[in-house]
Order: sequence, then C-alpha cells, then structure tokens
Amino acid sequence: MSKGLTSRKEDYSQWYNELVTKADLAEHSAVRGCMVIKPYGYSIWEKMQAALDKMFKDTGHSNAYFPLLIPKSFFTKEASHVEGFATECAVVTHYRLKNDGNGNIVVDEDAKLEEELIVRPTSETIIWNTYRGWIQSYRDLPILVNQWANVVRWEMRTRLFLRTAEFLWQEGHTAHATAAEAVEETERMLDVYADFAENWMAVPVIKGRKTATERFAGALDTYCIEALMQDGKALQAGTSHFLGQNFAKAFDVKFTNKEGKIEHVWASSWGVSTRLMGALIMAHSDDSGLVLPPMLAPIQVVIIPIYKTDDELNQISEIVNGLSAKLKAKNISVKYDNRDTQRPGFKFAEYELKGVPIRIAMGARDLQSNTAEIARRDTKEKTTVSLEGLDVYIENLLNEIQDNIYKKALDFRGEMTTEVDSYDELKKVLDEKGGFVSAHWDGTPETEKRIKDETKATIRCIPLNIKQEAGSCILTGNPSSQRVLFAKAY
RNA sequence: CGGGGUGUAGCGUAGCCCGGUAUCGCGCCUGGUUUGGGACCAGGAGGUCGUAGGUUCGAAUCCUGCCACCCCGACCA
Repeated sequence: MSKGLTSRKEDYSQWYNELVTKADLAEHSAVRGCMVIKPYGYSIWEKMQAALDKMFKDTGHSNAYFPLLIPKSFFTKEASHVEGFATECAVVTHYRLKNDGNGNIVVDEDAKLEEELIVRPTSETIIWNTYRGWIQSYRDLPILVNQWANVVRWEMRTRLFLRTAEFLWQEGHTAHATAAEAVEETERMLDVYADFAENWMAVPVIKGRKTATERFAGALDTYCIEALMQDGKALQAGTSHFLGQNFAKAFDVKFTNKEGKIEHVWASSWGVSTRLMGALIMAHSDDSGLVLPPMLAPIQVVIIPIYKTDDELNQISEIVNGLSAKLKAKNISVKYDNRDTQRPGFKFAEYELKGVPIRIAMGARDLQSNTAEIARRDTKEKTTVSLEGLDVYIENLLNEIQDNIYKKALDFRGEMTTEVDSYDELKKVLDEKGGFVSAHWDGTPETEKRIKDETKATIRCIPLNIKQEAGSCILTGNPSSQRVLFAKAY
C-alpha cells in the first residue's frame, strides 16, 4: 500500500479509483468492464444485503432464484423492453469448445444453439414467463418475490461499483390483482429504499418519479431515489417500477377475479445494486479514505495497543479483553489489532483508509491514568476518556457518528440545491456550482431533451414531496405546476 | 461504439524518437535498532517489457492485428 490518496478536490475520479482500490474494496478484473469485489468490500456489501433482505421480508417478500440465461425470444415479447436492453446484451451462441488441432481452443461451430441465450440484464421476462404457470386465480395473488442475483449489461464505459458490465443486485418482482395494489407496492418499496439509504447508509435521498424519457424500459411509471455525491453530481440509488399489465400481456399471465372475469395481472419490479457501494463511498469519504456509517461498518471499533515491552502489551491486552467483551455484549463489532508487524502510525492510517468509525489507542500513559484515546473517523477528533463506562461512551459515540454523517450529507445537499427561475440561471448554477437545481419544466420531452443536449443535465426526478406551485417553464415559459430537479448525473 | 491517451516486478515509473536483454522509488524478504500519526540502517529476492505476428544478425524500442485500462462523448442501476 502506498501512502496517501490523490486529493478529492484536485481530481475526483482519481481520488475515487484510488480509494476503492487502496481501501481494499474492489479492483478491475481481467474481464472487460467487470470488477472483483475484495473481501473487505464484500463484507460491507453483505451488511447492506442483510439489512435490505430483512426489510424485504418484513414487508412480506420471499426470496427465489431464476435462471441466468434467458431465451432470446422472451426479450422480443415486450416491445419497449427489447428496445431498452437490446444494445447491451451478452449473448450465448454456442455450447461447446474444441481443440483445433494446433493446440488452440476454439468455439465448435457445430455446437451452435438453435436459439441464442441472453445473459440476463434484468429478469422481468424469465420471471413473467414463469409466473404464467403460477397464477390462475385471485387467490394466487399477490406474489411477492425477490431475487439476489448478478446481471450483465454490456456498458460502453464502466466505473468501479457505479457501472460495471456485471453487477450484483436484488430485483423484486411482484404480481397483483389490481392496479392500485401494484402501485401501492411500488411506492412501499421506494419507501423501503429511502429508509435504507437514510437510516443505514446515512445518505439523504430525494424520492421522486422519473420523466417518461428516463423511465424503465417496459414500465408505466418509474420511481427513484436520487442522492447527491460530494462532487455535485447526482446518483440514482434505487428504482421501483409500476409495470402495469405490460409483462402480463406479453407473457399471457391472466387470473380469474372474484367476479369470475379473466384479467391480466398487475406488476411491479424494484431493484438496488452494488452501485449503492459507490454511493456510500462517494457520499462520505475524504482525503484520508473511506468514512463508513457505523450501521454498515464491518469493524465498528478498532483497538490499537502502543507498547514497548511484552509486559506492557500483556497489561494492555488484559484491559482490552475486558473492554472487547463488554462491547461485544452490546453487539458492537470490535477488532483488536495487536499485530507486532506494523507500527501504530501505520495502523492509524490504515483504519482511517478503511473507514472504521472509532479507533481506540491504548499505551503506557493510559495504563498510568486508566484511560484510552478515542479517535472518531468522521471528524478526526481525538479525546482521552476514562475506562470507567467506556463501553457506554462508545455505544453513544457510534450513534452520534451515524447521525453526524447523515447530517453532514444532508447539510451538503441543502447547500447544493438551488432554486432557479430562468434558463440562464440554470446554466450558470450547473457550470459554476453543480448539485441539484430545482426549476419549473413544461412537462414535454422536447424541452427536457433540449436542456439535456445544451447543459448535460437531466431531470433526475419529479420529487414526490414537494409543494405544488404555479410557475412557468424556464425554457419555454409554458405553465408548470411544480418544480423538478435537474442535475448532472453518474 | 467515435475521439484522445496508456500498458515495463505487487504499485508508481525511466528507457522508446535515434534497436544491442531494463532504471529508480515504494512495497516484499533477512538481520538489527525502533513503536502515542504511514520508522531507520544494512543486505537480499523479484521482470515471458499487455498479447499475437512481422521486419532485423539482434526488438521494451520499428510495423500490423488483437486485448485491457484511463479521459471526453453517446448509452446506462
């Protein structure tokens, strides 16, 4: 590991890449556009996964698993869905390799598949093809299923965590008897995502709806949560779609309702991905490295002994063992790093890079005074605290750090959200300041496109919880009933 | 996929223009001294120069194809 990161303000992209690599989160793989998530990075993802999974189960969902490979014909059944994904699909065409006689392994042309298989870019098609067999009556509904899986989208340009050719995610796919129920589900899951982002990740998000242009391929309505990164760019952190009867019609999924009439099923789908890792990293980290919210930190407290002799180490270890036991009893994850292969200063820097929320250092002078030095990652403040009641102190401090990180991100978003009433102002803010820009829009795709072409900013969402106010579109002057959020985005 | 750039030890690099088997730093290993913010000294190990061809007596260096990565666009969770 080399020292230091490139400054965040100097070169945000490089800072991000270095941070992800040096903090042992992930690295580029030999496969184009794919990444390897390293054990430390994966341990954070596992915590996110566990929390989300519990939230899904608490809202009545069950996990299931569907195939990775999808017959090509399934894709052609829903017109806008094909159109949306056609340009980024990995396709399996053969099922066998052979030796060409010169020692090279080549594709066996005789083993060509009659129908190509698509590596799933998302699973609506295979799942709805399956649901057809599961649903006959309103008594079979709702179906509330989630899948944890990997998907492949052959993106032109990739970025660790934010956009990789293969990524891990969860996709929920639900089937309902009425449109109202499906919409309710769509909104419920958006709330779950917002809850997770804010209370676990400490990332404030704006809940909203996508414009027709930005909508998911095959959806009637796409809801999203939008987060703001420290460079002033927006990141879509999760989506929840109301699919109407589109997939039910495409895959002929019908049920008999209470009145004995046959109807197509109503659907929702929703997903978050390892992109959340990117959001987590970019929302909080600084030039010293990662800043993890305690709720998601694999190691919440690290204890580092500072000693000259074995005898000193033994005395320190004895105190640490007692403290660790108390902390573990409070469900706080503690690591005692007594490696004698690294010096304390090295360890301090290493755990800062990895974002461990609290560091406790204990040395000879603490043995004298019955204290420990507590350093918090978010503010980098150090205080010397008595060992008496230290476990309670740590417990409270973890909560305080969680709150503080969230508040800091919320304040930042507040500062970086600007209301504008003219197109010139919009351009000026986007150029000079960045962040979210709240403005009136006439609701047409033409206006949206022109603004995007001219400023590179897109409408991130039409916020849900925003006051209705009459205004006029910043570009055309046509009437508008509420503001929407513009931003440059990842 | 279009434009630009890069690929040399685990990481960062010099060498390339002007061909002669590879430089330096960090890291790694050994020994010693150290240890409250990324230690120091001494010694040592580690390289199919992205890859496949071509030119040449000889290729990291010149030529061609391919692959990967980075930046800018278009696309996107």
